[in-house]
Order: sequence, then structure tokens, then C-alpha cells
Amino acid sequence: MPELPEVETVRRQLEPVLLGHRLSSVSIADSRLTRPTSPQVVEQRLTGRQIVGVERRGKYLIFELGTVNWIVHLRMTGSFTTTDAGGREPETHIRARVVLDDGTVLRYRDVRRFGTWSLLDDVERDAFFSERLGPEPLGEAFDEAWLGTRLAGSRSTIKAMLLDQATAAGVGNIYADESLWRAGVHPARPAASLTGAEIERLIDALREALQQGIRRQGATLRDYRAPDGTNGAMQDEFAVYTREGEPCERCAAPVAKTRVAGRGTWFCPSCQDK
DNA sequence: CAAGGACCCTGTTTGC
DNA sequence: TGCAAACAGGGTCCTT
Repeated sequence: MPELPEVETVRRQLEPVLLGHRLSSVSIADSRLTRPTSPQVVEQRLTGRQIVGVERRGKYLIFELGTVNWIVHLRMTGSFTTTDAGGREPETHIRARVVLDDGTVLRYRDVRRFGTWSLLDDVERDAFFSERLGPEPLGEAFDEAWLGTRLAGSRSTIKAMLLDQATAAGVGNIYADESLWRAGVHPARPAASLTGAEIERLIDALREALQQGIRRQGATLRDYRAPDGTNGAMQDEFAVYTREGEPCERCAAPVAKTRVAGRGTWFCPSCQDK
């Protein structure tokens, strides 16, 4: 489940491979990928373009192609792999292939076919992001004033608010649970009940969890792979996520699993305040 | 109108 | 043991 750290890892690996190169050929094997646009139209519009930027916004990858932006969301099981790197990449569920002008082959794999590719010009892109994404949690705009205002006007749980991409772009199930544990806040707490001190702690906790995820090149639970084919290592450092029954490393109480905001949720029932 | 649920998918896990 | 049902979850759309 690629979240901000996983997508940022993908971006950092793809940037040096793609930047400055042209797309010699593009073939898309899954018509779902580009809906509602047809794969043929997207193939034709991508082919021959030069990649002048490789960016990320929330969980979206943005390949800047001059007059158009190729925007990719990996959703649950999407991944890019570059070949020539030993040919060890999986052969199943390849939904698209891109060949660069230097012969590099970029493969797009997506078992569950939830991922999306779209082409937007700069105006469309800005509108697309501004109407659904809040600030980058690692950026300056994500501060106590912003989060405090959002939480104060909410009647849902803090976990649901963290998962809302309009609160902080790029947070998913893993980093929501990990940051709430770091902050010592129970995931089912009403968002509006957090104190100023808790909001400050949560901002720091979220940033730390995301930065740790980036340092560890993301978390590989099942499908996620970096473009060079390697696994992330963040799953080895989870404090609570998927660790039901194991001792909390802060207070030794067993980690509990429950369901919050419709998602599997792991937390320490002893040191995350209800 | 905010909030919760269904849905899209397919491979894996669970439960009878 | 075998097989069907449940589950996983990001984002969108629909309902409450």
C-alpha cells in the first residue's frame, strides 16, 4: 500500500533514470488504467515527449512532460520497475511498458488494477490537486494552526481525519497508526477533543514517522517494491502496525487490533490516551 | 452536508 | 482437507 514514503522512494529512484529522456514507445495493456481516456490516446500523447520533471504530491507521482503532466496513482498494488537491473522483476500482472530513448524499459505492474494514469495540463493538474489534497505533511503549511482548525470543525475520529487526504496529503493506514502511537493518542478519539499539546505532538509524530519511512525506503508488506526491485525496510520498525499481541515498546502492554474508520487499526491500549 | 458504507479488483487468509 | 466467504484498503461515488 504505497503511502507518502513509498511514493517518495519511487520518485527518488525514478528521477535519475527518467529525467531528460524521451519516451520512445508506450504500450498499455489494461484499459482500466487510463479510464475514461482510451489507452491508445494516452499512448499516443505520451510517445515522443521528454521528461522534464519527476515530482510527487501526496501519493501521486507527477511526470512533467512540458505541456502535459503524466499523473500516476499506484493505489494498492501498483509499482514501477526499471529493467536492465538484473531482469529479476516479476513478469506477472504487467499492465504497461514504457521504453526510453536510451533503451531503458520501465514496467508498470498492478495486481489489483486499482492504479490510475491520467494526463492533465498545468491548469487541470493544479485544480485536481487543490480540490482534493491538503498540505504536504512534511511542508511548512502543515502546522498547528492548520491542523487545529481542521480538527476543531470535525465530528469524526482522529484516525479518520488523518486518513482524509484533505487533512495531510499522503497519509495512509500505516503512517496514521504509527504517528498516533508516537503521539500517544488513541485512534478512536474524537478529532475535536485533541488538546493543543496533543496536536503539536501529533504533527511532530507524523513527520517523524514519515521521515523514518523514507529513510527505510518504505514498507513492504506484500506487493510494494522500489523501482530497482528492492523491498522497503520500514515494516521491520513498525511500533504497532500489524503487531497485534506483541509488547508495546514504550510500556510493554500487548498491542491491540481494532477497526476504526473502516480500517484495520493497531494501537497500544495502555499508553495511547482514550 | 459531513460521515459512513459500497464499490472497484485479485490474491491470500480465514472459517466452517 | 477443501472450498467458499471474508479480508486487505485508496479513492470515488452514493446514501443517510
